[in-house]
Amino acid sequence: MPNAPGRRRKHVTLKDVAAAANVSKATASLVLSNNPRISAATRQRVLEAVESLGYVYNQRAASLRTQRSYTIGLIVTDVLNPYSAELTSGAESVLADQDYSLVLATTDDDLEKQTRIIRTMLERDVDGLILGPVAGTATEALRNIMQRCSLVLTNPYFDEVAADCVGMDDENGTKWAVRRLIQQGHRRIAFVGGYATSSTRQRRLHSYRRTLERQGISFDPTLCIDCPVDRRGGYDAILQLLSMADAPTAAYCYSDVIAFGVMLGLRAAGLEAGKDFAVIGFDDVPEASLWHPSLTTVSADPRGLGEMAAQLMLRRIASPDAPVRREILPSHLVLRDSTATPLSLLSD
Amino acid sequence: MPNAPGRRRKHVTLKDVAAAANVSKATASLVLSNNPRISAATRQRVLEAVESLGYVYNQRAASLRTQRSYTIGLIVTDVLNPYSAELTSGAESVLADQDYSLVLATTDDDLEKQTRIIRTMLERDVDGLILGPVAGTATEALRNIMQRCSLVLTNPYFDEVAADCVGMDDENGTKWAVRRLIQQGHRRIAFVGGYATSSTRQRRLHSYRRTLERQGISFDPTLCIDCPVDRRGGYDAILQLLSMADAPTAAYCYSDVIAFGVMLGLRAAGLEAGKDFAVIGFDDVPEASLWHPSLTTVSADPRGLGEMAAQLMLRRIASPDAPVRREILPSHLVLRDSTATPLSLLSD
DNA sequence: GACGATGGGTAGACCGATTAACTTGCAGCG
DNA sequence: CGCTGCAAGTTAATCGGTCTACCCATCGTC
Repeated sequence: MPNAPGRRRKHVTLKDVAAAANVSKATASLVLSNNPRISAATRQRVLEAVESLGYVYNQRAASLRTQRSYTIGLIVTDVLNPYSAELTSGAESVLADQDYSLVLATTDDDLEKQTRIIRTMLERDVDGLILGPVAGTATEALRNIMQRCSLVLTNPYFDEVAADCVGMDDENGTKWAVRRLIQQGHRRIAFVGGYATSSTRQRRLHSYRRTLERQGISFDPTLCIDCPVDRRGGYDAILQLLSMADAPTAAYCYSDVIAFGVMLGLRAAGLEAGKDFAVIGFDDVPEASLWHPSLTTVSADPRGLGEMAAQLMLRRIASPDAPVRREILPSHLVLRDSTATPLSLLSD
Repeated sequence: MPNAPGRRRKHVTLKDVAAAANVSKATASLVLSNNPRISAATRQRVLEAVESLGYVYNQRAASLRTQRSYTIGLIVTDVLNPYSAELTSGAESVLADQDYSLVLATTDDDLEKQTRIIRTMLERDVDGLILGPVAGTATEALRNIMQRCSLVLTNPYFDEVAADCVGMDDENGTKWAVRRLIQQGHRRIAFVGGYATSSTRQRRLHSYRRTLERQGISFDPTLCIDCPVDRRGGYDAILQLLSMADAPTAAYCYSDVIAFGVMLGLRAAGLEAGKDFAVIGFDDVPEASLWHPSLTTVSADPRGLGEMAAQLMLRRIASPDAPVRREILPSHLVLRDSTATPLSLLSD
């Protein structure tokens, strides 16, 4: 059986290469790291040996010695969520450019699972961890990570921990969105979606509440629905809201995905977003502008956030003692058709 | 500076633990692997030392000896594509359950990038690689991978390579979709989307052509548009098609994402899918049923495909000499509203 | 009392690289 | 000539685990 499917062949190692090229292991190593101490002739011989033996560098073995694995862990809630997907994509592209590998894991917003994953990542000896901690994460756990590798949070609200972080401007984004709805005459404004435990959700919810109250509108908890961050979640939530005696006329959604679900639910209920009901999302994912009606949303560039997180990570690894950076990416409201019609013009 | 952000502390190693517990390194190692040779009393002492020193197991060091990294590489085209995202999610959940880590990388359908990534993965010494090879991938490259780790293809059409693989039933799925459109009276049926180089696209295109020709409809290459696999791609493509002198009345799309773009484009052109134009997608991603109108599509469960790929991988690793498996996941046509109206009833 | 078996533990080679420190040969130079 | 300096390599320790082979004490048994 010359080429059995999963057979793990004995590796060609640097020692083999060295032997074939008639040099020491050290010399072979120096050639591979482009060390100028080795003469062109020798270098040539070694490279030929590498080629003819089909040698593959073993980064894992090297990392044992160098204490650098060129591997970054990325922990997100759920890859299927476009926000996470965009973030992942951004981080991956920046890291891949610098020859770092990305180890991906998902928490499903579950603290216990997050704990397990962090442990695994540390055992895998990643150089750094990019993490959007689930609510309830102990600062102690984060400190513990920082003792072993670099840490970047994609959630800039763990003040007690001196870690780099990037985040959206949830407060202002929310404020502008809710204000807009109020200006259009809405008074019953729902807050839809997000996992109840999510700290990001809590922050937006808080800003939503404050904005309402500052405008003299009292906060009504029955208008705030938490749900999984997918279309189905938004769909179910809006149907529930519409069945209320005193149903809302507008919804500020935790994310665009939720908003899409809400708009689908509206349609199923015979309503149309932007005409009979106002909807605002958060994230400004690419389909927000393509959807029909196009979605008014808080633009927040999750891909840029992933890129920024990766860049902070690379910087941190390069200079471990640099001062902590907390980046809040600016957000702004993008007005589109899902809030086209002010309340005063809505058919009732 | 007691706790500087990126400081890489000296590790607590097994040797330290052993010293603290007054046993040898070997004994400590045996305790951690739950070897019954060690007495309860000693085990206890070691575990206490682990706890009190905050020891973290170093999988990387261990793997050097054991030749097992408990790491699987996953190479997809693009995480943002729901198909890839679903596949990734499925694979991740199965692998995480078995304490394998997932190293993720994207090719953007670029052969040269794929080559680089494969190299990096092999250097990282993954136990296995799950790969949907881009078109033009040399079988030699795949064989080379198989000499170093287990390989599972998410694209079952490399017959010359004896690798495990999973795939959708592109042929039959396409056949049913196209037949359906023909039955409804359509004669000008477009084939929309996918990267021109994609082998999956080529396969579907081929089946599309055969199905047409078997029904006596001649193949028209001007109706076949390739484009990036995102909504924008489908959007632009349909607008181009609609501007033709002899425009199509139906579109069979490379994927649901493309189909969504097509439907958005139709709407922008004042048409509605399922009423003025028939649209069929491929994948049956969750939002296909939520979209308005809901999308007729070839159901293909990309998440299940990811799970299956991971399972094949685990099996291969467990028994390297097991016979090769090629799984074709059945696909079937899910009829929904985007093809509700037969051509005979379409307004013209 | 000799022998084997067995339970509990240890020494040290090993995995595949990196790298500090050392060697050797040769050129330059006052 | 003797010394320095440099170029080109080599030796061997090291990273943090695993694992084979071995040791030693104790106990049962004929």
